[in-house]
Amino acid sequence: MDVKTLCLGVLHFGPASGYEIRKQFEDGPMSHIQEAGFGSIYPALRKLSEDGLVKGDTQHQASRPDKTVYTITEAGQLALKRALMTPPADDRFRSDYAFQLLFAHVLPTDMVDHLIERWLIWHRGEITRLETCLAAAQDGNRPQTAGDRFVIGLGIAIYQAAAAFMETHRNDLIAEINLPSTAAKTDVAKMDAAE
Amino acid sequence: MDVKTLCLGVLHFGPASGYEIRKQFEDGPMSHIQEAGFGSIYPALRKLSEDGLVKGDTQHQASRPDKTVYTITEAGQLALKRALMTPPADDRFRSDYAFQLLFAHVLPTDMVDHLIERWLIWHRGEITRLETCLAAAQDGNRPQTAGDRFVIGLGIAIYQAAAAFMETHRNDLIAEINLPSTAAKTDVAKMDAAE
DNA sequence: TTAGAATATGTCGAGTCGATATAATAAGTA
DNA sequence: TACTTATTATATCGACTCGACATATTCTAA
Repeated sequence: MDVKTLCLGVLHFGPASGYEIRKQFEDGPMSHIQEAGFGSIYPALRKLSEDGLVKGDTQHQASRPDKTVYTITEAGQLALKRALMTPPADDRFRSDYAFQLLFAHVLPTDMVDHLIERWLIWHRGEITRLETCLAAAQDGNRPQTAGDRFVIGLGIAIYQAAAAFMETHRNDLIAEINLPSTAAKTDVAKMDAAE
Repeated sequence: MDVKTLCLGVLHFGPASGYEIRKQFEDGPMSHIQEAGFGSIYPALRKLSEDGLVKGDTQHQASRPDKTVYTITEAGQLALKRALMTPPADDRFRSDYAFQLLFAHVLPTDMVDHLIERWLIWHRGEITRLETCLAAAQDGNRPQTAGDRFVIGLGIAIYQAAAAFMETHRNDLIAEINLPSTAAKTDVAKMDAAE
């Protein structure tokens, strides 16, 4: 799913400027499943405009910078629908927290504990953010759809499961890296032998 | 977390060729949290080699293409540790399935149902894959660490929660998009639709 | 009043992804 | 046996994406 399609998706619900589209990806109901920055959005809008899938209208505002409000065209709606019909790519999850924890046996114990703590805090923040989003029933000019409720609900369920796992297993991990048993013993023995 | 650091992370557990590193990201215990393709790995290894963080050794094999096996150096271990100490970026989740479902009210009902079905199948596949990974206790030359168990267990918990949510809410979504009038989620509308 | 957040658009380099090329052999199938 | 696909192995290339920075104005709060 490229940024052009994502922009069409946002514009499906109503006209918006590049800046407003960006905000949608930061705060809106799709913020936890897709992302795009300015560096992708503005070129995408230019290309969409060239292809006649959106129509830009520059508005001069008093006491605000000029803004170009984009509206999706008939051809754009068709292109969006075509994109929505194609089989989606597999989900992709990227976590630097998880990557760092793979090396918990190498890191200081208090750093591992602190890492999990911050990860938990981030998860709790996301949960409250999504709960607010779900309770809003309306986001700006965009009314909440059945899909919104499903996807936001799914996000909350996932984050809650992740937080629950961390809360119940963080002490197990800390204990494991502190008591060098079975698997860890061999590594220690090798290091001792090397000395 | 750039690909150079990810490669150092793989090589921390033992020497490997670019091809073998790629396989780690496809099948190994970090496949569900980080990814990298050939187009990123080979340039990364070249740069790491130039910087003295890894050492490449070209091996001529009978009845197989030559391969260059990379080994992490002392400087590389230090660079990895430094990267593991820096505060991690926030998790990033990308789902085209979820994006498409945001537009469930626009798509044919059977397509939405089919979409959720395929998404569920993918989740169940990931769960069995991770469970196999967890039961393996050893992946090639790499012994399973406490961090591995934590991260794989977390992945399983997340996928199970996602699958459970879909199973219990898929019919709600289908029912909601079949109700024709947007504002009428009342009992009257339900009775009218049933008749 | 002075700093900073918000509104608004854009550029640029570094990095990443996916497809493709090449090339040998092993394994499975008609 | 002949054909096809998969596996091992490395590499390039264009298109795309990301994050940081540049620019400028106004509203808000310490």
